[in-house]
Amino acid sequence: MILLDYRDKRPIYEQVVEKLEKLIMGGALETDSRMPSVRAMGMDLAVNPNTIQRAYNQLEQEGYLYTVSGRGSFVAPESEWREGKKKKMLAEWRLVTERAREAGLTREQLAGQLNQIYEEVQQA
Amino acid sequence: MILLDYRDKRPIYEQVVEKLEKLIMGGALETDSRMPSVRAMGMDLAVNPNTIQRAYNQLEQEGYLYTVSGRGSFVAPESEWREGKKKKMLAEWRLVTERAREAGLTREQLAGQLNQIYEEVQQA
DNA sequence: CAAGTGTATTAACTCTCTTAATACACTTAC
DNA sequence: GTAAGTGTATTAAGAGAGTTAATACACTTG
Repeated sequence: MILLDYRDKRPIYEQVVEKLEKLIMGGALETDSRMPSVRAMGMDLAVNPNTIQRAYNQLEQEGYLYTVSGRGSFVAPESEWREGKKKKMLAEWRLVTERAREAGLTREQLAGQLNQIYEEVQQA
Repeated sequence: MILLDYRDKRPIYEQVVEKLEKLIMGGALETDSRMPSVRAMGMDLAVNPNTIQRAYNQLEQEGYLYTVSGRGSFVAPESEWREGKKKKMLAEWRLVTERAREAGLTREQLAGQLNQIYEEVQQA
């Protein structure tokens, strides 16, 4: 299902999380379909099942998966993570923006940047 | 000149940096006045001079101090760090804003938050 | 040249994080 | 009900990055 990059210095569980996030966000995994068991994927990647569990736990916290003990982990519907992601992102954005204000950046400066960042996309 | 908090779990050099930043930003240290030598402050805080040097180096990178080898470290004028701080902050803000856009937050949403954050200050 | 200053290099230490080993608990199929 | 599958919890080992200290070097000034 996924492939590890051994040149990548990040921890294994983090790579697993990232790759599965992308698969789920890209719609490659059907909602409510069962994920490989922690043991199966552990075997597949030659890694301890706990490492996979850690990845699954994080994905569950972020709303990408849901788990039923004894049965398995399943792909959550998009509604579960889309909003959570926005909310988390907005909170972070607010903190940085407050710090930007404290550093002396004006509302006009930031508003200008904001327009610029969103216009770049429309052009592309 | 400063006092360490042993309950603070952060590294010593980071505490020193933070406290000196506040002193300089608050105008408590006169521009171009000499800072205590790394040895003197090391003695004062019962810490290795290298630890103080590390703090001074970071403060120098941020523009709060300037150093003359063999003579000492001195308080930099406000013009040295004020702009650098803004520039750094703006770069960080742009990154977070781009990620916010990717997460699905609209320009209108962020613009609204922006106004809110800046209005809170005017009221106070 | 002596006593002060910052600087560079190296090593020890600590501490957090990651991963694995292992045992436990639940669900399902037969 | 038992076996084979599933996730879960606990503990420990291992690795690695980061912090601090020891020490020697280089520059400035009187």
